[in-house]
Amino acid sequence: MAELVHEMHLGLRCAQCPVRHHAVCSALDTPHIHELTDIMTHRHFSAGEEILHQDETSQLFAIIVKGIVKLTHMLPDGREQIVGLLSGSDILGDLESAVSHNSAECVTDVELCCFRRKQFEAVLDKHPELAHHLLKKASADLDEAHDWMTVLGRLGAAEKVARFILWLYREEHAGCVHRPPAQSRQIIHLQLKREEIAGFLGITIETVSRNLTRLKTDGIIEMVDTKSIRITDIDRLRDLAMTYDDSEPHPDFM
Amino acid sequence: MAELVHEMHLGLRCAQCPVRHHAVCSALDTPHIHELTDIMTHRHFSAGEEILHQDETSQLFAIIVKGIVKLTHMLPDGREQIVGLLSGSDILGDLESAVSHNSAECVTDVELCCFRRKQFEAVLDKHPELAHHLLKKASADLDEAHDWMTVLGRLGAAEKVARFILWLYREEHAGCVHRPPAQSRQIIHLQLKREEIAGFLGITIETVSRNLTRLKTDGIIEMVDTKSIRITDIDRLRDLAMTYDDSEPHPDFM
DNA sequence: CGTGTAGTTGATCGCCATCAATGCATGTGG
DNA sequence: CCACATGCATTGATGGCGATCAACTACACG
Repeated sequence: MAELVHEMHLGLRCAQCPVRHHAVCSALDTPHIHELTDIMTHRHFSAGEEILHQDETSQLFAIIVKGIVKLTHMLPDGREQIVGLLSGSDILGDLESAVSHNSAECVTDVELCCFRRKQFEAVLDKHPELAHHLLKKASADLDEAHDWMTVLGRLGAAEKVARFILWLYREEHAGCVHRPPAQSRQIIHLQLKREEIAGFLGITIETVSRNLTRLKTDGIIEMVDTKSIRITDIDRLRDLAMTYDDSEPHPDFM
Repeated sequence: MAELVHEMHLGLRCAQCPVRHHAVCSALDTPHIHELTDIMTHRHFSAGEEILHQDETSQLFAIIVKGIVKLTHMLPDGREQIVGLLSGSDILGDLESAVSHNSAECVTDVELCCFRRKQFEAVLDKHPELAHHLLKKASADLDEAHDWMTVLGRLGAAEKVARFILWLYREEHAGCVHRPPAQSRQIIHLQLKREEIAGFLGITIETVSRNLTRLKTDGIIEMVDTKSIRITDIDRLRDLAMTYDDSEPHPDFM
C-alpha cells in the first residue's frame, strides 16, 4: 500500500501502463517486472521534438508508451525517407549499435519508458524470455520493412496512398486498446501531415494531395477534415492497394 | 578419430564449415556445437531452384553456407520486388511464423545447413547466447532494409545502380573469406542477371542496362563481361551513389 | 543450323516531380 | 479588430525520367 502511494508519486508505473501487456516487458511476469521498473525512467516529448539524431551516438533504449515517432533517414543532399513509424509498444533505439542509422522525431506528443542500454542488457541476460520477445519483434519489423520495400519499389502513387490508408486502418483497429464507438470506426486519423505521408511513401506532397482528392471524387473515401478520413468503399480501396488484406473481413462485425 | 571419419562420411560438418565462425552457430563454442551438428542436415540446391514459396508454410530454418539466395515478394498482379539478397552465413526461414511472407529462390548453386524449426528452438532455449546472436543479426538486417527503403523511395535510377555496385563491392570485400589477388580486387562479379538487379532496385531491365552503359561511357566502370565489371573511378561512383561509404577508404591499402 | 535466353539500344508515352499560384487556417503585433 | 505573416493543403501547368514496346545482337545448345 505504501508501495502503491510511492509509485503514484513517481508517476505512471508498470501496473498502470497501457502497453504493459503488449510491449517487450510483457515477457516478464509481475514478480519480476520490478527489475525493469527499477531502472526505468518515464519521459515526455512534444510533437516535433527530435529524440535521436542520425549518425550520433546514444545510450537510449526505450519503449513507446504513447504517441507516434517517425524514423527518418536523410541522404547527404537533403532528400529524406521515413523508414518507419513507431507507436505504442514499439521500441526505440538499438541494443547493438551505439550510433543510430536514423533520426527519430515525434509526430505527436510522445511518452517513453526509457532505459540505459547497459542496464537493460543486464536484465536481458538474466531473462532469456525477454530476448525471445525482442527477437520476435525484430523479426516482425523486418517483415514489415520488406513489405514497404515492395510498396516503394513497385507500386504507383495511387496504390501507395491507398495502401497507406489501409495500413493506418489496420493499425488503429489491431491497436491493442479500446475500440472507438461503432459509427466512427471507419474514421481514420491520419496523424501525419502531407509532407510526412509523402516522406513515407517516397512521393511528393502534391502527389499525396492529388490522390487523396481522387479517392474522394471516386467515392472511396470522405474527408472529415484535412487529417481525418472516412472509408466509404473499403473493397475498392483494397483493390487499389494491391493487398489481400483480410484482417478485418467484415467491417461491422462487432 | 573414429568420430572424425564418421563426420567425413556425413559430408561437410561444422569443423570444415566456411561460415562456422561467422554465422549464428559461432555463438556456440566447440564443446557445445555438437548440439547443432546433431540436428543439422546439409542440403544442396541448384541455381533457379525455389527453396521457399510465398504464403506457404515451412518448417525450414537454415544457415546459408554457400551461394546466393534472393528473397522475393510478389504482388497479386504479378509485379515482383526482391526484398533481400542472402549469402554465406545469412539465415533463411523464420523462427516465429510458419508461413513465409516471401519466396526464396537460388540465384547461384546454394548449400544450406538446415534445421527443423522446433529442434533449433530447443537448442536456442538452452543457449541464450544463440538468441543474442540472432537478435544482433535481425537488428542489422533491419537497418539494411531501412537503407534499401531509402534507396527505393528516393534515389533515381542511376543512383540506384551505382549504389548496387558499391554494395556488391563491399559485400565481396567485407566477405569473410579470402581476398582475390590484388590486381583483380576491383572486379565485381554481379552474379545476378539484369532482370534480378532490376527486381532488386525497383526499376526495369532496360533501365539497368542503360545506366550500366552510361557508367561505362563515363569512364567510371569497365565491363569485363556482361556479369563482371571493374570499377575504374570509385570516387565518382560514390558520389553518384549518394553514400558516404568509408568502409574501404583506400582501395589499394592491402 | 534453328531455337531460346540474355542483353543492348532506340522511339514513344505516361506518370510523377517540379514550379507556381491560390486557399485557408492560425498567430502576432500595431 | 485589422493587416500581415506563416504554415499547411490544394490545384494547375509543364517537363523529365523511366516504363513500355519493339528491333536487334550475342551466345549457348541440341
